[in-house]
Amino acid sequence: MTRIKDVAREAGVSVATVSRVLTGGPVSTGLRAKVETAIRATGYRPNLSARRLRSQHSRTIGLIVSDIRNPFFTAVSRAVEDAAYDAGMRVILCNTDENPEKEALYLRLMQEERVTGLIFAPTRISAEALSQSPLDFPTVLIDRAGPPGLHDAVVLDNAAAAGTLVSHLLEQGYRRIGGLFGNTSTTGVERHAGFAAMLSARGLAAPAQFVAPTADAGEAELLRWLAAPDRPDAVIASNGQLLLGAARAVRRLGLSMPHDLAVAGFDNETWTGLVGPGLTVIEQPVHEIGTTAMQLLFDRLSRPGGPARKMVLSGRPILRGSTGPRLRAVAN
Amino acid sequence: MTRIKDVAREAGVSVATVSRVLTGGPVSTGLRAKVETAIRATGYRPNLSARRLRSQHSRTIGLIVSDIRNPFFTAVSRAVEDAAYDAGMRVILCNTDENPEKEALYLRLMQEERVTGLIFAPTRISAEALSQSPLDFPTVLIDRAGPPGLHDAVVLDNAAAAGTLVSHLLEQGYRRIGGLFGNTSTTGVERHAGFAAMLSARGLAAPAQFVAPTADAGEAELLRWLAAPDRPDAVIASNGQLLLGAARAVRRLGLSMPHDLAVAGFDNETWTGLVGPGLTVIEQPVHEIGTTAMQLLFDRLSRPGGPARKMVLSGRPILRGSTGPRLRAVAN
DNA sequence: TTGAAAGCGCTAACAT
DNA sequence: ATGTTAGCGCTTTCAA
Repeated sequence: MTRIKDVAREAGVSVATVSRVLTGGPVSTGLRAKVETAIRATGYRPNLSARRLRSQHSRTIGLIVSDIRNPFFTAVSRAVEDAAYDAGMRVILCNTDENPEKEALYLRLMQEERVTGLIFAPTRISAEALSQSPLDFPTVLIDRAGPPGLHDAVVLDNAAAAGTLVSHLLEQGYRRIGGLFGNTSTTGVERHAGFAAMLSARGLAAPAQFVAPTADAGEAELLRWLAAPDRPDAVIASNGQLLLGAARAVRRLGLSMPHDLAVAGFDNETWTGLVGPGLTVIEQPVHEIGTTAMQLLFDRLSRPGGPARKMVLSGRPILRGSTGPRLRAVAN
Repeated sequence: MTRIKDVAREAGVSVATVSRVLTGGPVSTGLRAKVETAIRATGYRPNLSARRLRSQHSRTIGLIVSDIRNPFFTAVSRAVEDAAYDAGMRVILCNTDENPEKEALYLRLMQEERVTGLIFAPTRISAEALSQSPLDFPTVLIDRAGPPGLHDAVVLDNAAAAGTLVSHLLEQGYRRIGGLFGNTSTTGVERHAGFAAMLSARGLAAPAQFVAPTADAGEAELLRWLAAPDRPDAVIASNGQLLLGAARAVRRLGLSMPHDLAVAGFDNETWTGLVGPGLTVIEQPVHEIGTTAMQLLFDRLSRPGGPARKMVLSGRPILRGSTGPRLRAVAN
């Protein structure tokens, strides 16, 4: 593999001059042309490890999420990567599967890579641990809240979004509204809070179940619930996976939405518009979440001392047939 | 940031001994314990850039796909990343958007990162270019074929899979079977070949459209086609995006599957089982594709000289209601 | 504007 | 088993 020294010899200049051409330093037009010719002739490619070691910055962003296969994180990570590559930075992506041990492992990896900054969706457990041992690099939390005031963050207005869904269901005539919430992240907690607040403000019960944020868990829980005496006539699923589970339960029981059960949830995944009469959802601004996180990171890098900033983005309700008006039972 | 030298001083040993502890070299139990204590005391984390530079291997795998938001690539990349981290390697992920310029850019990046190996889903254009200028590292092509015999590859038996869908539709009584194929990759070409072969073997026409592999393009094309005189009574979509477009067209026109139009396609995405009577699809072994690609890469690294290997995996047909038996029109 | 030379943090070759 | 030291490829003083 050809090194900078080879290019220098080929061009008849010093390695310093080649380096200056590479990094956009001051070089006379004549030498610059010579060097560029030599680079092309030799097919030279700078060694990024050497460059990072010497320059003491990695130009690398860490991105830690629970599972890239969750379409929310897929979309966010794509936005993050685009923004990073545009800024001449790379991204290291890690999947924790909501497993605190993996989180710790990857956090260590981030140190070893000397990342410039980190974008992180922590579990509830590690969000707490974050206040104990501070990290060596600027960190932006996404999707989930951390210890107040410690980190920049970009989150959804979860309580408001959940409240919107509840109030829509109330307007449509539903009164027995149940909620399915994820039990590993703070988003589940916040969405539950908005859900419970809106219902209790109307003097209604707010039956809620906290389960693992997977389609299987959501499906199983809803199947159980629909067979129980306190069966709800509408249900809210607090994320895309739980909503998928709910949709599967509905299909398995052969129920029709919204007549047998009204369904609403979070995350406007491709399929939500195609299933049954269409599923009412809160669409998260996934792209903005990614780009905003990168922006907060860059801001933090240029002004390290400033106060922590928390960007709260709003979800957009997309009303579809799954929450159509409740038909009153008619006595025959 | 603490360096290996600091740990050595703290432990009262040489840097070489610390390095040996780090890399699992021969160290007496007593010194090892001292060093480990010192590492914990100082919070030392090795600098991976320095390590890579000195050891001359990056322990990094490049992964170049068109778009991580395509669930096929999402799943494959997750499998690749898990396998890589298990082997102590990192992954650099790049999205080309089927854009040859981005491909060239990221291929250069791979050189600069001195990746140990590359897993690559090339467009048709760059697949050809691959035979012109060989890469500096072992490369495994996935999903799409490259120049024969040059690279290891793991692909689906596309022609057979497409043939299976066609023959299923024929058995169900459909005769005017149209095909929607992606125009940027070799998979579209191969799936079309299997589609056309099966139909012409029965003496039937094989009307096909090659379009951009996006839901919008698929939807638009199918809407056009269904309004045309040569309207098909069954349609095959050659990937998940085109299938999504087809499902949207069906929904928009208010058609019922399979009565108004039978639909089959590729990629068993979550929603395909939930929409209408369920969509018949070819499920790709996404996880195996990722792990097999990594395996081919590791094999290649240990035996650099061997012949190129092509792993051809089979798709699994999942038959659902969208290809139910054709009802003959009944004269009233 | 250019070149010479030091050194980023680490591993590996060599010496003991 | 342990220490000493050269040097991976590059950027960045420092001098000219």
